[in-house]
Amino acid sequence: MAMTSKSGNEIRSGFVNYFAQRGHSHVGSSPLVPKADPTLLFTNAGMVQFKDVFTGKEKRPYSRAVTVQKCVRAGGKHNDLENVGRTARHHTFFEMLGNFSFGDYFKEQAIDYGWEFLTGALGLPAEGLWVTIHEGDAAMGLGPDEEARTLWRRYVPESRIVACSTKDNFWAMGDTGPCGPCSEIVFDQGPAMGCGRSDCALGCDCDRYLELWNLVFMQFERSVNGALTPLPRPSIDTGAGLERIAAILQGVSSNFDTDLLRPIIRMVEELTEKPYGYDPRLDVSMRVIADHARATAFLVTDGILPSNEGRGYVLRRILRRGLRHGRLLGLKEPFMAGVTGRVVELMQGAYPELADSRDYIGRVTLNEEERFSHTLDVGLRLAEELLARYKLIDSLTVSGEDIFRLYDTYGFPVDLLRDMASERNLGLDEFDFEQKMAEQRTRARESWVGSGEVEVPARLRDLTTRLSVEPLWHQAVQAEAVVEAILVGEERRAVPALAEGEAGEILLNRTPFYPEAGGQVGDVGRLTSDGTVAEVLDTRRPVPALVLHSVRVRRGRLTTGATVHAVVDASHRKVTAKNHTATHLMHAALRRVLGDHVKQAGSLVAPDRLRFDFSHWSPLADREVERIEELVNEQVWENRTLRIEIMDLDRALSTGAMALFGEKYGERVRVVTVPDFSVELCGGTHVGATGEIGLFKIVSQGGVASGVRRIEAFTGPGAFRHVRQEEQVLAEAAERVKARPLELTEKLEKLTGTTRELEREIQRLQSRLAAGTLEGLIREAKDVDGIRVVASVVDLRDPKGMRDLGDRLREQLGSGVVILASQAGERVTWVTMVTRDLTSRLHAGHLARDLAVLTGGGGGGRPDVAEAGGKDPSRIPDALSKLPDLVRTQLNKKN
RNA sequence: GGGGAAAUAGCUCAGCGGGAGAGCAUCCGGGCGGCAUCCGGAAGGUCGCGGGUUCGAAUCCCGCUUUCUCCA
Repeated sequence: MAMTSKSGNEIRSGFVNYFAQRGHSHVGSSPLVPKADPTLLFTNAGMVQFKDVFTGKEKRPYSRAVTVQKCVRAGGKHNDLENVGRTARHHTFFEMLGNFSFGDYFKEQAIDYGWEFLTGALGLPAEGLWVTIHEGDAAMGLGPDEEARTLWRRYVPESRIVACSTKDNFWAMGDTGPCGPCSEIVFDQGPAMGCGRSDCALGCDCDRYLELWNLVFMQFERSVNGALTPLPRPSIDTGAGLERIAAILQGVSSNFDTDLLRPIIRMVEELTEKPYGYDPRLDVSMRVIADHARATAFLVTDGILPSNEGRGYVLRRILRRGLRHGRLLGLKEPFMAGVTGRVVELMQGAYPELADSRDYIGRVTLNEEERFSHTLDVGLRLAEELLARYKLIDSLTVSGEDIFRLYDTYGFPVDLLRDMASERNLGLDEFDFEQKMAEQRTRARESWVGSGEVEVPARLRDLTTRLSVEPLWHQAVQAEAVVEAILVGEERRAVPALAEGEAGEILLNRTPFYPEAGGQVGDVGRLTSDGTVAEVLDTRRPVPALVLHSVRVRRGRLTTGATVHAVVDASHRKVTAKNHTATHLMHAALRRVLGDHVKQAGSLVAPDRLRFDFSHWSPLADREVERIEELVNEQVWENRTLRIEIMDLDRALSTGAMALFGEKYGERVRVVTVPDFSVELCGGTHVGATGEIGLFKIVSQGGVASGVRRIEAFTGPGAFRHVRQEEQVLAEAAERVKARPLELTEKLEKLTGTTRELEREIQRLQSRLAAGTLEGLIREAKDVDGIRVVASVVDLRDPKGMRDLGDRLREQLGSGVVILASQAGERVTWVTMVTRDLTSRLHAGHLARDLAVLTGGGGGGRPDVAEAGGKDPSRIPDALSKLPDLVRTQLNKKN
């Protein structure tokens, strides 16, 4: 069959259809942020969402699946960021086609499917295809994968089957766990596409042999000691990059020339009014922008915001790199937001979530563009100064330390600095700079602990295989239940019983206790059976099938197998529900007041308060906060009855229910509706009608991270207590200043006004007082070698007043020296002044220092004004008497 | 998670142990041919918060908060 050109969209849907027709469930792409996986920054392969399925931790209602998975490779192990744009194949964002078998079919069928899809459905020429198999590995005690070789020989001549080493053809999920040999299907593009070297062969770095599809045969389980044991039900994991396949089918030499990416480059051409394909340097920039715009659009859609940490930082780096290349192309105004818009247009068919967040992506991108241009402006100034200094001292090379400081502290791109330096005929000591970067990397790596997601402890995984829980928390607050297991300690050891006073975690066969989820804290309450009382302090659910009740036995003995009466603390549950429903109302209100870009970024629903993090750029204005409070309270006063329904996910989404990206939802979801106001997917507990909330009050508003704001609020009794407390403070404050609470502002204004008046009055009086003493002091001026010296102890305590007096004396004196001393408790303060005409001969600072030493202290200052202090007031007269000598000594030294 | 910076007038920033400043903006007065014009003057500050060192801290040290930035 002839190879036919196919669009990216056609290949994508063709792939899905092909496998769907062969019994595979079409599973949607999982978000780019993997859930509960501390090892990964981003989803970087199709199998990521099935990890737990492969290991048996999780069951799915199907045994074969097909996906088109959005993937990001940047940061972490696969760091291709610097290569993107320079090659035909590297991407930060790409789509991976994959078919999976979970203990269903194995090698034979995987190979058949792979071959048939490529040669049949896609029409790739069989004679252009090579395959690789695992050559075996003595260290692992494995021989060559003859099984795969035999199966392949049905399609491919022996000469085009190549055995490859473990490095390339053996796959493992981690140091332990499922693993197995792989087999790759490789497409030979012909010698014209190759490097032309005589030893060019499969595995060569050049573009001739393209790895198309990797089939992983998961057949072993690797234990801690490295031993491989065959899995009873081996699985299949395959992955093929959509962009590569599209490039081959569309007969283009680069992924960037496919209809998946070229339209984005076309937009860049329009923006820059420069053609693609003429200047290799510009081409790199255009490819970078196209790739990074895709990554940006998808990452932002999945809830990531540019920041200086973690995933957000990777996004920022991607975005800023794109922006840099925009500048290289001569784009001065923000442009990336527009390019991401193009990405949305192109991809929204396959990824509808893009369309929903189109404006949001644009705003986030624009915001980052503006921020980056500010960073650049500041950096440019610093860089100019730096280079000017180098020019001044005729240095030729900018030191690594300077480059590093500019980059590390101010985020100034090195390539930009390089350009600026070369314009001034300066070089960069890049070796030293790299050295410094390497040091920083080591430092950071040493303290790396994980991405923040917590892995499910192994002990609990085992339990899920034999235990499950019947959830009753939405129907009841109490129930009879059987204690299935009791776990104690960090390692969650199973014990037969807990004695009085002991603490542990209880698993019940059914429970009315709501486990912490969706930000709502777990229920508290008690478990009782005749003579035994155990207090439930918290309830959690580390894996869906297990609800752990943290208990402490208050009386009697709690044993495994016992039947207990489980009673939830209803009042705790009730106040928590108020906060949870209020959270929904606030979320809806925020979106009405601030806009649709508001998305939940974190939430805490406790019995005494609620805390809500959401994406928004600027601090909320007082008016906005008020408006949100009003909107929520209006809903409360309307006393709307909540509607809670279980429905299909698709239907829920089509009614416009708010879902959180990154949350794993089942096929059936719970939808909580406040009529005409809020619809959210939610598994939490809520009030029956909004009136129960009573009162909603926001108590604080602030930022958590760049682009994320936090609101804390109270409801019901808590809100009332808060209001009353504020009222009391207000009343007390009013009482203090003898005003009524409502007139407090006015009164305070008056008081501060009076204070200011009084302060001024004091100053006026002081200077008048000083003026009075002024003449006397001048009269008492002594003559020391022709220089008039005024010296006196004054009754002014603050140095400022003394300086003012000194200034007047100096003015009156015209030429001379002023020395003032004052005493406050056991402390001495000196102010010394020398008129300008004498500063070449006398230094006020030195006089101050000498006088201070005489009174047990130290001091100094400028030649014309200085201050000093001391701790021995009794020696002031003594010091003053020595003043003429001090002056003379200085005069003599200068002469 | 680890490192480097920053926080001073409404805004942009200088000052970096010894009298809190500049430019822009604001207000008042004057000049003027009403549109990027000048002159004079004024008002505006808990120098982020809290400790410490010092005779003395905006300035040095420590902690906290917020922001920027690099690395993971």
